[in-house]
Amino acid sequence: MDSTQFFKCLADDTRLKILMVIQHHKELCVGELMVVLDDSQTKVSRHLALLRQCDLLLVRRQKQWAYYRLNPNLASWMSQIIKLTTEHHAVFLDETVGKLKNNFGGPDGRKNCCI
Amino acid sequence: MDSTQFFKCLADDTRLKILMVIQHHKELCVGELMVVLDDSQTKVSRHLALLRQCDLLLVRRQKQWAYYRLNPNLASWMSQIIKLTTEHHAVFLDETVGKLKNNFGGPDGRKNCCI
DNA sequence: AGAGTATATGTGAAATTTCACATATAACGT
DNA sequence: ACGTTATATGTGAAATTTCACATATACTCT
Repeated sequence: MDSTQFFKCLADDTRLKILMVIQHHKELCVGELMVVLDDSQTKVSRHLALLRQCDLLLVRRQKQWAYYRLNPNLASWMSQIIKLTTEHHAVFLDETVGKLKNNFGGPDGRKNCCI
Repeated sequence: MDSTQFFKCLADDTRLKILMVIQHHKELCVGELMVVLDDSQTKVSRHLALLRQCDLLLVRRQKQWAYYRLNPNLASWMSQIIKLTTEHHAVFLDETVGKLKNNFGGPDGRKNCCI
């Protein structure tokens, strides 16, 4: 992937949030991303597919869920940029912790996908 | 400017090169950028206008020339990203030195704009 | 004043991106 | 087997971006 392509991946609100949230939480499934971003399944899946095709994300499928994580073999300057950007959005990312807890973490632990 | 807007600025081949070349050479005028990028005046000017409107670049007009430089007051994470990206493209940037010399630096010093 | 050079911008066509709706696939629980 | 849940993708419309051509502005030189 060339540099321009890389920045095109970051140049969309949904995709940028996806990358930052995944960088922050390590690994998330589509349902969690929908909640965190407050977006439709179709929209989230579509952008995930693009990030996967560009090798920024990897999927791990388990049961009926698809767990996305950053590709650990990303060029180092690219991961540095994702890291820098994520650090700059600490406030947004802190909010996502609450959203995940409210929707997936009942008193008896997570009620859905992400174990 | 929001983060997505910032990345949109970098998500175009011409604009990304403009930013890297200016980061490398500190300050360049439109004619020099046309030579380095091998692109039309219209195209270069158009992208420069966009980068100016987004506050990534500042212009200094002197005589008939317009000298562009990075905005020194850019958010630090943004300048870090531009710097990182520029460093990653060292080969491309080294080539630009020769292009500038061939076109603007005769034996009697620079023959055109940039003094 | 008139010709030439450097840069900026109006405008519409072409290319690209984004989105929503419908549908497909796969795994699950009963 | 059937209904439900989680995720993916085909498709066309709408929005956005990019570009080229023409033109405008400003400055220089003679």
